[in-house]
This record gives sequence, structure tokens and C-alpha cells, in this order.
Amino acid sequence: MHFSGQLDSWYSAVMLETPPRRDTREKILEVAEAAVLAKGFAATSIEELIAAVGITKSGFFYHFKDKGELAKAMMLRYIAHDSQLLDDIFRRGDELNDDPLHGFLVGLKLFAEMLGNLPEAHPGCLAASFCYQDQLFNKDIRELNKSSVLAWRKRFRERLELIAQRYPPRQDVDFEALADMAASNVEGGLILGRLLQDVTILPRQVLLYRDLVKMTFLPDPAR
Amino acid sequence: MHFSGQLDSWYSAVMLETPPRRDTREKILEVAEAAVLAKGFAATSIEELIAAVGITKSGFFYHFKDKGELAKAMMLRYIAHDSQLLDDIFRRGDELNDDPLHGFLVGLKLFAEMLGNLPEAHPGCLAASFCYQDQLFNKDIRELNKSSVLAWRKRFRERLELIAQRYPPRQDVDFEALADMAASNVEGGLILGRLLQDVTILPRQVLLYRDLVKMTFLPDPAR
DNA sequence: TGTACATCAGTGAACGCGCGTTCACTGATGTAC
DNA sequence: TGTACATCAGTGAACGCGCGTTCACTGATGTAC
Repeated sequence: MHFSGQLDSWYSAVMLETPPRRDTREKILEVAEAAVLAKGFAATSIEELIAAVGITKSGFFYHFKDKGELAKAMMLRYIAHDSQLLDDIFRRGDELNDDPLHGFLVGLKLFAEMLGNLPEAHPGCLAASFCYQDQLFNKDIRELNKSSVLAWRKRFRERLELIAQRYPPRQDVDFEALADMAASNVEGGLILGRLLQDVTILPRQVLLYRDLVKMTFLPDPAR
Repeated sequence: MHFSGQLDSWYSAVMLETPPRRDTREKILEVAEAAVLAKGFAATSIEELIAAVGITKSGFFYHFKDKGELAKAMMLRYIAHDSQLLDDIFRRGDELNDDPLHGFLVGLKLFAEMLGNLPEAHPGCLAASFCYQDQLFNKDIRELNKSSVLAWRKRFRERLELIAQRYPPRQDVDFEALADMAASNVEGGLILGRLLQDVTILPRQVLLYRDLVKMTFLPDPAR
């Protein structure tokens, strides 16, 4: 998951070697993401986007041949930002600690911290938004969205298996489910955080997930 | 969370002492829920609802003064079904076991089982759907939605505190977060299940949550 | 028991507005020779 | 160095369709006396 707005200038410097003339397109995508997370895709009109960006409707259609192509571009952008963000956070976790378990636990702590300091009032996940409107989109976009979840699964599953080599866990751990819970937990935390308008919920959920991972691989010292 | 379609005849017998002439209204709400979970509220047209139910547009406006009132009625219906479902499941868990922890664990197992046997291909949660479109709704509806999450929090928090009296947990457990995780975990599991089109994801997430609760209160016998 | 009236659960036709999309056009910048 | 042409990044006006909403009306059932 990436969280709109946050670190965007950093991203555009690192990820996109964007020729300056694509600024408008990027701006459309940025505004569109915020609008879609607030009202959904169908209720987000091209009219409001161009008003916010300051171009005409025809200008919009120069960049996207139709509204569906906007959706696809939004998803692609979101996925790229998302994976970049996770790479970055967990790389830093590993830099601080070269044991796979403890590096992961540090990464999760950094992750929780970052989620607690998001500048937006109500962060959200575009994948979740799209999944509750998926009849609006073509197979292309649905596949993209699916792949974004599978990327999370792969990322966390590989890490968990690496950890399991050094810390043989209790019997019968469902690694796939535990890997999926990383994404699931963030999705759920975002929803609760939005509904209750409480930004502390999401980071605390991530820390609970961290506890679960810890308890799964480490004997509890308190017992 | 309630899951549209499932057990509906049972519900309408138990919960609603519905005079038969309100059948049409109920049918509209039922059809609307499925449509909204598939495409979102804005993209769900009154036209398609009346086509599915078999009335005219004016018939619709006899039951709901405008589209916003439909949304509110959907939310109310959803919340009622939802709490009824949870009451039922966890009451049965406690009937099978009068220890608060083990009754809860049985309830969670029953819950996971039920979620694995839902008749729908892609179950979803109306609260989650609405929260990603909340700019469409008035404060009334947003408050309703908020209250539905608070009901989950209260329900699970009370249970966890009851358990803690008999099973003093490790230090520093965030009970509120652990209570919220019940809802969060279901929300996340629903999203992943939808995105990957895999109905096993949700029940497995619930069982992982069950593991977390168990490990929090019970010393691990394997260690 | 019959009649008058009220309510319930709708029908049918019309409305205006906003939306996504199209099309012919344009002025500034880049490239070939 | 100048000229011809191509591409980029848009503009402006018009379109038709579908949507939510309104309004006057109706036939069947329920209730009062």
C-alpha cells in the first residue's frame, strides 16, 4: 500500500525519470487518487479533476483515451509507489539488524511508525477501493489489482520462510495466511481508522501483527 | 459483518416481524446490497434495482424519498443483520463451553467455519464499501457506520476483559487493538479474498486471529 | 350489511442536469535538410 | 542559418444518453359508522 501525497516528491525523484512535460498527467493521477479514495471511482468526475488541475476536458482526453485508462494508470502508479515504499522500509529494517527475524521486526516497527505519521487525515488503499467497485473495471485492471496482492504475499511469505529456517516455529503454522495477514491487517486497519477517524488504529494493528510474528517464532521470555 | 443472502429467510423470520406488504422494500434492499458490493453506491442506479425487483421507478420512490434514504436503510439493515449474526455465533460458542476463553475460541472457530461456507462467490462488507465512498453520504449515515465498528469493539473488548480476569495475560497487551482486530481482520480477509477470488483466505485469517488470542492468554503447551 | 372515505402500494410520463466522449482546430516546441 | 514539417499538449463547442427526482393519478385493501 502506498499512501497518497506522502513522500511524493521523493518518489518522483527516485522512481520516475519524468520529463517535465508529463507533470500534468501526474497531477491528474494524484488528484484522482485522492478523489477516488474519498468518493469512489464512479462518483469521481472528469470535470472535477480538470477543475482541480486547471486544464480543459479535452486536455484530459489527450492524456487518457477514456476513463478506464485513467483507472488503469492509477492502479499502475499505485502499485509502483507501494512496492517502492515496502522495499525501502524493510531494507532499512535489515540494515539495522542482519538477523532475518529481528530485521523483519524492526521493519514492522518502522512501518507502524510511518503509518502513524501519515500527513493525510484519512489514508486509504486504492486496491481496497477498487475491489469494492470491481464491476466497473475491465479484466486488465482486476488482474493488476490481483497481482498487487500477490506481490505482498510473495514478499512476506519469502521473509517468513527465511525466518523459519533459523527459528523453527511451532507445528502447523499457516505461512501463507500469516504472509497474507500483513496486507489484510493493513487493509482492515485502514478501514477501521477511517470509520472511527482515529489515526492510531492502523499503527497499533501493525504492532499487533508484529506481536503475532514474534510469538510465532520466538519462545515467550515471560513464561 | 453480515453476508448478503445467507440465512436471510431465517433472519426475516426471527428478526423482523414484517407485515407481508413490506416485502418489496426488503427486496429492494437485498438487491441493492448485492449491487453496491459489486460496483459501489454511485454506480448502482435506481433503474437497475427496479428492473431486478420488478416495479417502476415511482414505486421505488414510494419506499424511499431519495437515494440517500436507500443508503441509510441499507446501513440499518446491515447493522441489524450483522449484530444478530455475531450474537448467534458467539452464544453458541458459549453454550458449548462455559469458560470465557474457550467459549470464545469455539465461537471463533464457528465463525471461521461459517465464513468458509458462505454461498456467495465474493462476500463483502457494506461498512467497508461505504467507508471508501463516504463523501457520498450524509453525517447520519457516517455516524451509523461508525457505531457499527464501535459495536464490534465493545463486544470483543468486553469479552477479552472477561477472559483476562481468569487468564492474566502477559504484560502490556493492547486490549483495544486486539478487540478491533476482530473486525479489522475480517475486513482485510474479505478484501484479499475478493481480490484473489479465494474463499479460503477469510476463514484462515480468522483462525490466525484465534491463534493470536490463544497465545495471548494461554501459555504455549509446546514450549 | 352497505356505503364513504382513507391508506397502501404503487403507475406513467415528463423534467433538467451532468456526465463521458468526439471532433475540428491551435500555438509552442523539436527535428531534418 | 533558414525553412518545412511533425509532434506535443493542449482548447472550445457540441453531442446524446442516463440518471435522480417530481407530479398527477389509480386500483386494491382496510376502517368507521
